[in-house]
Amino acid sequence: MTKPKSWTLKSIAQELGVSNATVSNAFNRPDQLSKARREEILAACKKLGYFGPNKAAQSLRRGTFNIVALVLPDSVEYMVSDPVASSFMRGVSAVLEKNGINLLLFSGNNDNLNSVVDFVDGFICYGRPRNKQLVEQLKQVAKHVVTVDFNIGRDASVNVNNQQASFDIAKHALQKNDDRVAILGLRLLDNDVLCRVYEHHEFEAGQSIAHQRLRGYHQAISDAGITLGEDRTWNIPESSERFASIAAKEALSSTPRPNVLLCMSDLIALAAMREALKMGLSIPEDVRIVGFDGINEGQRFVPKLTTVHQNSEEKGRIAATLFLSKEQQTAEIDYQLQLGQSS
Amino acid sequence: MTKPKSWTLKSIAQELGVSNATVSNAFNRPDQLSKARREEILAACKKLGYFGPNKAAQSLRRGTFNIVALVLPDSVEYMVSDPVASSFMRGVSAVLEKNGINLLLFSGNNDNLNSVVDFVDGFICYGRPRNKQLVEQLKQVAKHVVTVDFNIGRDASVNVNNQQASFDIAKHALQKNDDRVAILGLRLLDNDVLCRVYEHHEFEAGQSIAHQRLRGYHQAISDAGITLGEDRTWNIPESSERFASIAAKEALSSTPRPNVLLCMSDLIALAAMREALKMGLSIPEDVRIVGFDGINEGQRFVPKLTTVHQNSEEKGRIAATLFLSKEQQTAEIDYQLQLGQSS
DNA sequence: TGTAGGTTCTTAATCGATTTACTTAATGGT
DNA sequence: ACCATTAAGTAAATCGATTAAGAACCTACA
Repeated sequence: MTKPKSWTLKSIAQELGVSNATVSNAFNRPDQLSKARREEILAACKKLGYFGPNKAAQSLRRGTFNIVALVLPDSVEYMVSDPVASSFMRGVSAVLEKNGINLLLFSGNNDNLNSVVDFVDGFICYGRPRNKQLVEQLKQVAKHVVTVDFNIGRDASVNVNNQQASFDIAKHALQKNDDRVAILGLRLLDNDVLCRVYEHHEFEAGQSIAHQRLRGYHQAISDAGITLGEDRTWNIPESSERFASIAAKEALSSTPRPNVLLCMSDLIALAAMREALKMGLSIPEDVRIVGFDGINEGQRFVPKLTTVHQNSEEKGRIAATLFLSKEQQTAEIDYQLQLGQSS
Repeated sequence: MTKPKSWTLKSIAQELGVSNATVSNAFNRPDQLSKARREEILAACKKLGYFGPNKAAQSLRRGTFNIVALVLPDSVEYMVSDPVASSFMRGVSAVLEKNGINLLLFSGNNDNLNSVVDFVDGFICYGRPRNKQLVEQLKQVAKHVVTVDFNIGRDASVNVNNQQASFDIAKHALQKNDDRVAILGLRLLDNDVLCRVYEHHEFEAGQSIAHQRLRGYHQAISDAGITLGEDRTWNIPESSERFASIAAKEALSSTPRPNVLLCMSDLIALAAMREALKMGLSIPEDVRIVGFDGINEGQRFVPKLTTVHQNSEEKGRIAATLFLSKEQQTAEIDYQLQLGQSS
């Protein structure tokens, strides 16, 4: 037989004068053939340069792929730039790597899961993806999915107790019952609009992270005996410096000028601090500011940011482990208040 | 016909009473059937919930995957932590995303390409992977590969003009023709040994990055009218602080004590600066030190490091573009001298 | 009317494997 | 010597698609 440029199970079997099945078994099911035969076959394959069954064909047949897709909230670009997201990814990859599973990056901007759904064992979805359609598709077509920091009512999810954490940080920030509070919210609304919200009854029932956090804030505020004005909430559509600065400036110039700013992310809090300092306010004397996330930059800033710290890498590890276990459950991860000089 | 839980091309075809091929053509080759038939089929598929041909099967048949593997120099963990590497990844992903191609992360620690080679259209390999076997495997089994910052003599590669850049930075460092120069080289030798090199004729012909840089240094040195002693070169097997410190200490204690240290990476240069300061030398008065890479830490160090800066994101974009074009060529990317106070 | 060409659709081979059901031979217990 | 097991290996269906080759029909032009 002439040697083909690249071997297949079939051509190898022909060459060795055994059946397809026997070669396949040599690689996958040692108990199905004699030890001698098996070693003979494996040795021959090595010599001929056949490196084992083609994985794509194998996967088609078996329906498993050893690949999991990490669905990002936004572009890959964004993911790599964001320190919190990066450490999450580090946690995920550490666990997967140990289990010999490959990681496929899937942008949250992408508009159909279809291009990968037939290629992967499932999805780990980090935060609500920017493209809304993806959520629906995940619900419908994903074989298996673990969501992180949000919920689609399927399989497993990993969350921090947002409401409790927000309650804690807000409680820490509030000191007197005549405090004037404003809230800089992240993605409170579905549409991508930067705005001041005058009406927020419906938020009380929402299940998104933002709504959970909002409830925590509200609870702490009312516990402190404060009444939150109807117009004290801003919605920021994405955690970017630009949007955050605008909202912060607005909030800090509003009447009555807030002396407590509850921010739903550290990036927002940092932008707010910069604006406040720029306006000549001192922190925390004139305005106390707290964030959420615990990114490094917050700890380097002067004054140091008071915030809720989550161990993102641990979160990644838990998400990956949960994925591999295929269990259906919701894991809750720890958080700590990280006290700085900003409140 | 009873509705199956998930449709396949075949079951759809049966349901609609047309052949396999016709359904396939409806999705892939509009010119092969009448417009009416096509629209009828697509509409029916939509209604029944068939989202198009299974990608895994399609890929097996076609031999293309719309996935490229990014081979990392080390673990995914490392990649995400390293700012230079992250921005490279950003560049790569931006281009691929625009072309609807997915990115698979492949750890440089992994020991066989085999687990993914059948799943991807090819590889972009960022730096020499930690696991040596991968290089051999890339040469042998990869359908298509673009290497970055190193060369395996296959397909395409992206490099900075190492020789020219090294020439420039060395020229900048050298001031008088009685300068005493030493070179801290990175991976000049194939074996992983930390050593002082007494004999380096063969280096002049080498094609590795290290050899290219070495030639640049040599040229600048001889242009300056200096004769480089045969024993003025150290080989450091990997860009780690520990090895670099040892070599730096050795070099700085050698006779005659060098007053110019040409380092092949910023990490090495930083380690050398720390050692020099520890020995009570002042920089640049007693010893001028230059690096290569342009990492952030070098810009924060006091004194600020003089080095060669490369635009990593651009490098990523070029690598991805080159990959997609399938051309066989070597792209050269820009660099700039970044002048600090260390020289 | 015969034939050449063009549409439209189908048949069947193929991509590279896994796995169930089956054949055959060998073993062992009584 | 007989029957029941077990071991070793094979044939063929299957995973879900693509595509070359060809059939059936229609048009048109000499």
